[in-house]
Amino acid sequence: MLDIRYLRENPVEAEARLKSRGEGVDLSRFQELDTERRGLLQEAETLKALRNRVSDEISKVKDKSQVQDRIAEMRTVSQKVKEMDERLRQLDEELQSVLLTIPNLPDPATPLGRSEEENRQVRTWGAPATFSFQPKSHWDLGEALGILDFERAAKLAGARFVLYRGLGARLERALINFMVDLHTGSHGYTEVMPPLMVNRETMTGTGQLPKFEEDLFRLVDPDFLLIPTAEVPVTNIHRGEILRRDELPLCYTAYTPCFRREAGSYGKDTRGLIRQHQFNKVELVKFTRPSESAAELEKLLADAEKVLQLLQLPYRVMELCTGDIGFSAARTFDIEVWLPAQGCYREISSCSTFGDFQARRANIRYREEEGAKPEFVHTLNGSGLAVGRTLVAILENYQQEDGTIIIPEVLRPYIGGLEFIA
RNA sequence: GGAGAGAUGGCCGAGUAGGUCGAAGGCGCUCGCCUGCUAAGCGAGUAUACUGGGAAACCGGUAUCAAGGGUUCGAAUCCCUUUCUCUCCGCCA
Repeated sequence: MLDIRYLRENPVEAEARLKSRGEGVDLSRFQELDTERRGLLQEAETLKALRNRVSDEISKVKDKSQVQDRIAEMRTVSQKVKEMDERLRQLDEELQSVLLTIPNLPDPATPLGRSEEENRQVRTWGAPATFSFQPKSHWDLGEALGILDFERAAKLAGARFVLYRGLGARLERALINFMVDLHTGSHGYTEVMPPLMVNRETMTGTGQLPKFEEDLFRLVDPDFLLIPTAEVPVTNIHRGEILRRDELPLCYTAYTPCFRREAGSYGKDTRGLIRQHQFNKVELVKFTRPSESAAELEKLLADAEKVLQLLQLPYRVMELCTGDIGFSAARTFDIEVWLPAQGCYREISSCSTFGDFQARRANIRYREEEGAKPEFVHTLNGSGLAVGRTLVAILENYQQEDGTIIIPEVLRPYIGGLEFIA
């Protein structure tokens, strides 16, 4: 959510900055509602002040028969106040729903651009390996090795699900443990295991609701929503809290399954593990002081990159342009891993700063100094990494001509010392 | 799922025959005083949001005692609903 005062005072600038995202945002509705609300609010509050004053006077009179006319008068005032409050409630609600659907302002550092074509390559790491044979896709490799079973998963649930089996399941689990251990052991994050289903307030706090409900899985009876990423429950850990300055930055890592409807991506990535309704991810989340968030984003990105470096998987880092960053994000770096069978880089992590956008929605604050006014923190998060896609990268990059897979060295302690999957 | 108890400021904790309660008291914290260090002591201050005025310092108004609604001139206090917490019983990985 954007600062209502900023929108009120700088509507032209705000519209221009939002326009750089590609979708035009019309603030005229906001301005109408805001003006009406403030006018009515003043009227209502004046009446309330009168009522409070007169009620006070009434309380001081012992013989109430002397103030019957005043009581009657206040009865009318109260009735009027009630009507105004009802209208105010409506206005507030509408204003909120307008505000909640306005995306974040792109950070000034975010490059201008219309679509992903104009994303900026920041760096590459490692070189795509050359194969003396035609590299196979991970789904062919996985099925041949008996470690990925898409057909039976479809029987159990439907399309876009997978059944990991044997060393496939073991490898997935090894990757999860490797990543979480790295981030807690070497990068200073605190591990958390949050609920996988959450309520609507939580989904609103990080920006999934009200705009993107069609992307989410929902439970019918208690109205729970399945998390599309651990960002949601972990960022909401401190919703409504005032944090102490000396505990910032707060850094959390969480392994969770993620659930996504993937509505609107019907033709895309229909084969293999790339786009699933349920997938595993290790997430990194930070709460920082505003002045430190830019530096913390760099560190978070480096922490995610470290996973690929240790696994010796070639990748590149892309900075998303204004037309490609997500609804809540102000600035985003994607890490894309090299997939030889597809002959391209594919996203495996997305690291963003949200500025105070989520903090304002979720009301997460801190005090810069003892006794100072609370300010909003900045929130950041990134995948560290998407586990299924990491497994894809390992299968495809570490494959050998006979279809067996070499296990990256750093992973071997997590998989009983095994050197390859055959 | 059944029976009962509860939810007050950063924390603890008063306050239920409705008005003098944004809310006693304590702790914590901030500033000052005092004591040749430390501890103790003394004094003052210490919620948030919205909103009006002001360049600002600041001044005014409204709201907030889990959330929402009701009764009333007036609600932390009375009534209803919801959520959450705790205790006991049942069920259960």
